[in-house]
Amino acid sequence: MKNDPAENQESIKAIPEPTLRRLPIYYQLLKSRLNAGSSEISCTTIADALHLTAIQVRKDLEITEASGKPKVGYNIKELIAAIENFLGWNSKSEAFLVGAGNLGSALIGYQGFKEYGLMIIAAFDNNPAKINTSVYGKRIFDIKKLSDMVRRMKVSIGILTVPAQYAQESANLMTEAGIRAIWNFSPTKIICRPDIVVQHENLACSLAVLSKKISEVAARRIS
Amino acid sequence: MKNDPAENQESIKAIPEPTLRRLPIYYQLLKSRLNAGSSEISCTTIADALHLTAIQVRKDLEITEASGKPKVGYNIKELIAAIENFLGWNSKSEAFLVGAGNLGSALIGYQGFKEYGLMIIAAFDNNPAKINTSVYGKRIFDIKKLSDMVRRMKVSIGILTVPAQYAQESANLMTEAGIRAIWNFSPTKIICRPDIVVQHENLACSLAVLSKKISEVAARRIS
DNA sequence: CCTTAATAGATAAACTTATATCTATAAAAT
DNA sequence: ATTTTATAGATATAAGTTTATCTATTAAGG
Ligand SMILES: NC(=O)c1ccc[n+]([C@@H]2O[C@H](COP(=O)([O-])OP(=O)(O)OC[C@H]3O[C@@H](n4cnc5c(N)ncnc54)[C@H](O)[C@@H]3O)[C@@H](O)[C@H]2O)c1
Ligand SMILES: NC(=O)c1ccc[n+]([C@@H]2O[C@H](COP(=O)([O-])OP(=O)(O)OC[C@H]3O[C@@H](n4cnc5c(N)ncnc54)[C@H](O)[C@@H]3O)[C@@H](O)[C@H]2O)c1
Repeated sequence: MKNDPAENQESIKAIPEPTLRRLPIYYQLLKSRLNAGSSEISCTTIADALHLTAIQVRKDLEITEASGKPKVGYNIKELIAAIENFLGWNSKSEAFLVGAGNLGSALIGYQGFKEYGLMIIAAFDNNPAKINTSVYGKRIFDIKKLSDMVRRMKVSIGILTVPAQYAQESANLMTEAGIRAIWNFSPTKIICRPDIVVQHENLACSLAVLSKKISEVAARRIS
Repeated sequence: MKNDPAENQESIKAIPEPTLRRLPIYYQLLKSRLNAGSSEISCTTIADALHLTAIQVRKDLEITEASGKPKVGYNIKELIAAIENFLGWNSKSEAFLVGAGNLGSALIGYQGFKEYGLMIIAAFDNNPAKINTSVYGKRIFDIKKLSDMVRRMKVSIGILTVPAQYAQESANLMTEAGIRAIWNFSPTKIICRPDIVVQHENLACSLAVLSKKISEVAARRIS
């Protein structure tokens, strides 16, 4: 029911999310190897460097439709291009940020997103003290202007960095304005229409994993 | 081989990571419902609020050994306590942060980690301009002092926010100093000894998922 | 040129996680 | 008191993901 075969006429085989999450890790390694002067790399080499299995690396790369040669491996440049193409990182996408606070400012100033084609072009806030100021050369606008500007500039990605209690209302505002994808950094789950893409970046979730691993390791050390 | 039954004598049934990652989401909801005056909550209610299935919620909560009553559900306070206890969030843990830059400063200033028992007590950097200054009341020390201070203060958690190319060497420094768990925010995978807990917080991985979802939705809209 | 070895690609099995079904229980309604 | 109903808890099934095995290919070595 979830993956209705009728829905995907042209063999859009559902992409495993774990695979998707590993692609940027390969991507980063490939770029650093390319900088180091290599031109080819095998699954075995990638797997060894990242402490994964060669089989998994091969299966992951398969979905990008990159193709390698036996005894040699993949051409690094080609593989980088294949990943970029697969993830849509070879085309620029513009984003608005809502909540120009502590974390929001760090994200605005971060140059690393460019590498993945993501450009934060402006920020919005409801704090009069912040409105019409700039952070790292990016203007902070009144949140009331969001709707107009989304429509006018056709921005489809929103980065949400407001306090948890305002996250849902801000998300609603964004989607009503025409934002189609939200990257949410607040520690609360936001619920949006099914046609809206929502990616939750909840640090508390990671911390839970970290905390539990720590207590497990501690328990193992005692026994 | 991975889950050797001989290793876990006392029925340490491996905890699914997806479950672990959902617990903080329940936790946040429970706290907000408690503040709103509720005292009991059922799986069905939780599931509806978070767009999950009641079965999944019930299975997740099961591992915290919380127990509910038919027709009523769980006592919210008890459930919160059960989650805190399960994740070890009821005891304080101290952390050092390495790389007091843009993102590092945001994390240092973030008050939200307290709720999960995590306290960033000091930061370290190798930039002379930053050493011996303070950020949000937290002192930034010379990275050379890390080893000494880890030993002296018995800090076991390290938060890593240096640029990618220095991530591995910083991680090595941290583990050699005695740090036992690393929360890595750089977009590169770090490899540590097996007894070191490493949690990767790679935004590029999330962005990959977001990017792909966007292109999928776009494709669906056309067809 | 032939053999060897490393590797990509394809297929199959094992494992993990999510979903569905069934049963027992306790609160509320009759 | 009895019936109904919503729910927790237990068990079973299905789906998704990882790991293993097999086959084909191609570069390198003899
Ligand atoms: N700072 C961190 O390191 C960190 C870490 C993890 C999670 N987070 C989460 O990220 C979010 C932001 O954290 P922060 O530390 O930057 O907080 P912050 O208070 O520094 O920033 C929040 C900003 O949002 C603005 N804001 C509030 N309500 C708004 C609204 N309705 N519309 C528009 N703007 C609004 C505020 O004016 C402020 O500038 C929070 O949800 C927090 O839990 C932050
Ligand atoms: N800023 C963001 O929003 C953001 C987003 C995603 C990922 N990241 C990642 O987080 C990391 C930090 O990003 P940032 O924007 O804060 O960068 P930054 O340059 O502002 O901060 C890095 C800090 O690390 C210090 N440093 C460098 N090498 C060091 C070493 N060997 N030992 C100790 N300190 C050292 C620098 O002096 C600097 O203060 C990077 O890996 C970046 O890719 C940042």
